[in-house]
Amino acid sequence: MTLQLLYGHLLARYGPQGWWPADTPFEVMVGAILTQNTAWTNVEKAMQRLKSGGLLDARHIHALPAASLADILRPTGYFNLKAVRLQAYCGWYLQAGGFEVLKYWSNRKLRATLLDVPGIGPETADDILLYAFKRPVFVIDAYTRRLLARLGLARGDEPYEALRARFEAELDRKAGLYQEYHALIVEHAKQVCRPRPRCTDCVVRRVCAYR
DNA sequence: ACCCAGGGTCATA
DNA sequence: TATGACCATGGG
Repeated sequence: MTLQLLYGHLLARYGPQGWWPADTPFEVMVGAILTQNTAWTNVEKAMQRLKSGGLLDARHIHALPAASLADILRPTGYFNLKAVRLQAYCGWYLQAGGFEVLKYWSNRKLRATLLDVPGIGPETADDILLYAFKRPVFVIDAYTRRLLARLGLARGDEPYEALRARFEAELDRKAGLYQEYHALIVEHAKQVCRPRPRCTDCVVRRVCAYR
């Protein structure tokens, strides 16, 4: 089993995922922060609150009183923390000049400055790089670690950068591929927990038996 | 009642 | 470098 074969099996089983579920790059960024250790259904609630208030843009979010923003973000959990993080992110985003300026930055510069924003760690930074800026950067999350470990492709406790480097070395450097692959891993983790038809292919069955 | 969810930070050793 | 505590709501 290689990373490329694993991708083929997941794609055959679940089909294209079309991630990230968002209308604009900025919405991807907001979602990436709000979904930290949080179920996506809860993120959708908060996102709808921001949209219905006409607040889903960097200026509004940045200018809002922190307590008001926290109240809007309540359904996502960690709402006080995420209010601070989201405002810090918007501060950086606005100061940099917004998406129309940032989209010309190099992968290296974008990633380094994203990681300097408080509350943005490696996974959130890579979510933003891959899904908002469409850069060929692979996102490593807990599901990826577990799946690789169960399939015997890795220990699972390797440093973030080690696993990211491995995906990026073994796969074609294509953002579209990375977008689908990460989405498929997440979808697989969700599906594998509940009853569903068995795979007929033995290798696929192996994939399906583990999360 | 318990567990986990599309993490990150900080203190401690 | 490597654990543990902390942040907190909602669904199973």
